[in-house]
Amino acid sequence: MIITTFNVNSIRSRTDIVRLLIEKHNPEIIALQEIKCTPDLFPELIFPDYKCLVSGEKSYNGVAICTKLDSVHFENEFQDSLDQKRSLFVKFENFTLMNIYFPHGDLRNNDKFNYKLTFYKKLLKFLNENFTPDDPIVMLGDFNVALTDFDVYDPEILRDTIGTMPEEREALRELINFGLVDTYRHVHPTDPGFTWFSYIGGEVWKNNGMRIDYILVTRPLLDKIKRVEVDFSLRRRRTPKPSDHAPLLIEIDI
Amino acid sequence: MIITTFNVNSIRSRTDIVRLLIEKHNPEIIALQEIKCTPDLFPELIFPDYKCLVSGEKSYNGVAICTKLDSVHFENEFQDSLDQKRSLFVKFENFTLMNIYFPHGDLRNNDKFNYKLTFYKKLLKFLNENFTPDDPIVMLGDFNVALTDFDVYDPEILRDTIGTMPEEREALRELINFGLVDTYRHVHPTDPGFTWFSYIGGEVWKNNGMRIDYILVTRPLLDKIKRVEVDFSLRRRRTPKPSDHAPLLIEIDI
DNA sequence: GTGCGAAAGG
DNA sequence: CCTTTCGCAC
Repeated sequence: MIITTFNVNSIRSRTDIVRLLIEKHNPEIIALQEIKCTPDLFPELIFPDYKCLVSGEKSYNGVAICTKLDSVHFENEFQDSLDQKRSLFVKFENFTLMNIYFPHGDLRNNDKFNYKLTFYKKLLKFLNENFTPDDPIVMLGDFNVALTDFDVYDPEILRDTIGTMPEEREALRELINFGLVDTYRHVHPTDPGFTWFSYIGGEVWKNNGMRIDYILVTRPLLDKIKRVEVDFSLRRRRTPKPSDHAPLLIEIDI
Repeated sequence: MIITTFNVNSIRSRTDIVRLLIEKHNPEIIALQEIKCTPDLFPELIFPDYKCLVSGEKSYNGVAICTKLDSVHFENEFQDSLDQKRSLFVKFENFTLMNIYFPHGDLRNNDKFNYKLTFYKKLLKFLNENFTPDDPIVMLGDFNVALTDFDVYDPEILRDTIGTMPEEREALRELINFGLVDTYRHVHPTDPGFTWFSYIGGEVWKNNGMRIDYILVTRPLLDKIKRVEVDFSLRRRRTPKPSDHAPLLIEIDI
């Protein structure tokens, strides 16, 4: 089974690149972030073979899970505690999928920065109260944090910028310490695996990026992983218009 | 020689349809209205074989003349009396070309309505003071008036709407009475020859339009006309994105 | 319906 | 740089 996570930066302006993603990888599950629309405006037409679960608001945020698998049902408790549409948890037969768009944050001494850290804490609390590390969980999405200096193209240039600050990294580290494995880094200890490149200045052509999108799994799922990869080809192009994020894929036999 | 007039509704968002116009008719002169940009943003690249004279402002209005003919020079006196970029007069060797984007107007008891009528009067005054009906003049553009009830698809539905009001028609009639001939109607007394179709409701597919673009000439040029036609094919399509106006063409041996 | 542009978010 | 929304114009 192939699962992909992709921050689309508006699903309505990214229909062509998503069609390409489907055509190329034919994933069983597509988890999208930043769809930037309400469910009624979600372009289901581009997912003819999928069932789409959409949690979106106007203009900002919004997540969706499009899947070929049947008999799914929602977990809404965590999302219900939020004032923004940022998460969608689905229980499949053999595992729970958590699709999350973590807050962007901004810099320190800013309400948005505190909101981001609080978000991480709230999610960890929810995990501790409702799951154990022995449960089969796939948590993926845009975490808006580069875990270590190796996960950014230039730690000096990016020191103390959004996604690299110690407080943010600590928040992500604590979440992982619940009992999750960073699958891309697990499989690729030496490939940077950047998933985001600023639109400004053609950074993608110089591979000047950050690894801020992740697929995390609990240990029971670890030995089922066949492949984890970033599809740079869907970022490194001019047409169809790319998102600023590249899709991250996992092949896993659950 | 082929001369065309075309309200492009933004030249920057209409590069493909203009390229098609050139490819299809290869006109010696292209007169554009509503280019909606300043000269520095005018896409000269799509006119490799033409010299472009551009009179434009930001966002609104703006006219241009692109021509393969040499040794032209401007007449700016009329335009200089305006607060909006709506006209471009060029003296060619054997005739004067006047490219005009007349005000849209809006309904009665509106400043814009009065501005439109005043514009017509001012232009007529300028003509009387600087030209005679014996001078070779080609006046073309978007006049924003349908001269008679025959020039609209349904006079009842459109009674007292913009472009059909008696005051507007009288203003255009008086301008014509300077000594100009409505070439399309002269050549096609029984074809409606609509040049504008609302984007709303797919009116173009029902031929529900108005004839508000004209090529007028003084009598000395009348017997040189070979052909006058509206190219509906550049309006009646989905790609490249059409303007709401269709180009109007004249073949004339000046 | 379609265009522009300004402002906010990323 | 790129997206969304909004107001305005036609």
